[in-house]
Amino acid sequence: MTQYEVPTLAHVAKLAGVSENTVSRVIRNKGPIAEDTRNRVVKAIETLGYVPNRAAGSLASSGSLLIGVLLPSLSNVVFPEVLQGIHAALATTAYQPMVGVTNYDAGKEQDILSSLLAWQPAAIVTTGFDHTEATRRMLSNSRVRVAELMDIDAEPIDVAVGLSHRQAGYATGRHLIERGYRRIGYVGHDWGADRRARLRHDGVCQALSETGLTLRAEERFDGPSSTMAGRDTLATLLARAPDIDAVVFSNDDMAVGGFFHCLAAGIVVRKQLALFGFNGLDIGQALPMPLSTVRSNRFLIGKTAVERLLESPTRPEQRVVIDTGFDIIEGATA
Amino acid sequence: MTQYEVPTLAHVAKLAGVSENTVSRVIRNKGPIAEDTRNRVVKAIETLGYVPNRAAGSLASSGSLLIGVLLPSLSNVVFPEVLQGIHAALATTAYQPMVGVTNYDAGKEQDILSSLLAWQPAAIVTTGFDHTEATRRMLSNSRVRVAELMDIDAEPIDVAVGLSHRQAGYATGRHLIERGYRRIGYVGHDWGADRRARLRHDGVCQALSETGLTLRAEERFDGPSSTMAGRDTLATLLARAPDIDAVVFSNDDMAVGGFFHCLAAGIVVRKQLALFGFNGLDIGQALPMPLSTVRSNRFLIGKTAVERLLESPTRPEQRVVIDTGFDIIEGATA
DNA sequence: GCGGAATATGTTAGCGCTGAGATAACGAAG
DNA sequence: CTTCGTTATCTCAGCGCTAACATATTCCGC
Repeated sequence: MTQYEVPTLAHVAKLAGVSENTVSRVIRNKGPIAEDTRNRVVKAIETLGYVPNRAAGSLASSGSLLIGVLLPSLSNVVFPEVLQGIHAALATTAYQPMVGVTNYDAGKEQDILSSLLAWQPAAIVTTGFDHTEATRRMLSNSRVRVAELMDIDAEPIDVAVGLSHRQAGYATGRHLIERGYRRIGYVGHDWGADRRARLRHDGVCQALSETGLTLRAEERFDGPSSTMAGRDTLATLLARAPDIDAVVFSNDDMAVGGFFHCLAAGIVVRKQLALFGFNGLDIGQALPMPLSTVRSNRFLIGKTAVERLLESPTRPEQRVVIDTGFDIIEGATA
Repeated sequence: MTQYEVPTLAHVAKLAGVSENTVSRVIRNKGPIAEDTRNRVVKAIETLGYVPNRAAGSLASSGSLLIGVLLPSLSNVVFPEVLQGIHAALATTAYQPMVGVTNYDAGKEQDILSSLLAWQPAAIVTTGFDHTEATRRMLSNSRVRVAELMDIDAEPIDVAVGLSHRQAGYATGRHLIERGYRRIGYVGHDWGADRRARLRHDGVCQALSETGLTLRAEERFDGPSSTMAGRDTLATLLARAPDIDAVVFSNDDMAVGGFFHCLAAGIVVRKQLALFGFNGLDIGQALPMPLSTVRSNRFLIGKTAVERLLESPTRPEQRVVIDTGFDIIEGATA
């Protein structure tokens, strides 16, 4: 609890017998420094336990080593994974992420964005394309680079990194059709909040309709996705449409819940009812029968976005779209 | 991409026809302001789209509305949930969290801590009690309040918020003993990184030894916990000790994996082999048989810690320990 | 109608750092 | 030796804001 005076550049400078600016240059590895001077300065920093004040640095240089990150939620595993990717890309740099959680609310996103911008971040990483007009304006008018993650089915502000959810849905539909399933149902969650789930759904429908099929039945849980929701919603769907032979779930959480329902209800998975998810989560692959699903590369999305943003110190001349792709995981449930 | 001059306090002041200081006071709701003046200032802020520069504010007031957060990992669901609690508590305030991920490495924690401190945060939230000497020194010497989360089995720097993992383990042991299980095994993960898993393990052993029992067999996966690890490690354990009647897992992820192993291997859960987890994750409760486990209140831990930290602007006189408790979830697997 | 609260606003000096330019010290080249 | 280019360092203003204090202005009670 000792209240000691926090050392500043001035203290270090005095102790090392150089000017403040020299210390500053040593710290930032900028400009030529004599080996001898550098050593003296480094030693002084260590003896004083000096830690630079970023607020001052940021003010003086009108810039910061901060990356603002806006995520819709932390309860969906997917976003912590993206965040991991971001942290991984940042780990070797001096940048720090600053995370805000929007709860899928564009208005809240706008508020959080302006408090993030108040720290003069070097870049902003956000999710999807659903922004308020004001958000879009703030971003376009500012000097910060912007990455929009997860989705590449629309025009980005600067950089989009993700996959085409429409295509992923389409591939899902094709997969099921090729394996002979014809009476296909859909179990989803609230897509007011989740535009991407809807795109996948639409992709599935498109694949079906190209083969002259439509979704046999469809049930959506009114709330966020969860294992429990998947379990219950599949039960509801089957009550209404007992004759379906395959179900596409809005994601793996829901699909795993569906698998549990089948276990509990004595339905033989695949033989009686095929299950298909989205994301390729570990849990789905650890099931007694690995889940058939689509791998979205969340970690890679976060990592790639940050790497791309740090590549250049200015906003890109042209809009950049990076497709991190997806893979069908065959699994054993469809 | 318009490069317009970013408005500052001075611009707002000029437009509203008041001094900069008055604008500053309006923004911070500090000191008496005439209703009329306030309106003019607010209007000026809006027309200019002024966003205060926090770096400048922070420098001038030598403090910030930042909370530094140090988490060991984001891959374990537990920590995103803690983070959610932190965000929830912060949502109604002007504070922003700034998150660092240490990968269970005390040295890395130290590095990240010093870059967090460079932003003059109001408080630091960290995990557990495993810190380097330097970390401890930095924290005790600084003016920031510190909360150490998850664990209350040691002496905190300022505030500890969490549960007694030893007691949770003990309760687990008692639960199994009371239900007649006598040949108890343990499936764990790498506890070099996870001190708390070890405390729970020790608690279980203590309960057993009080009844004259010991762990019949014990197997630890050398790596982080995961569903797959739980599945495989239970298989290994059973190969070595087929006669056990119950298994305690280091956490729910592992236990769910164990459940899957039983499914695949045709072992009747509870009747032939009881399973017990830790954490009370949703996934465990969505299983066809809800998992018997201990609910740790991760969200509450994060939320409580931040609330407690924001209660007072200074470090507490005395060390504070807040027990967020735990509950045994009966479930159906033990 | 005057002293003294209470209320509302202005003035001023930094906070700790960085950027731009000035200065010094030293060889190499003419 | 002077001139010039390098290399290494210093000087100093100022980033945008806030704390502390100074200065009006208003409204009381007596």
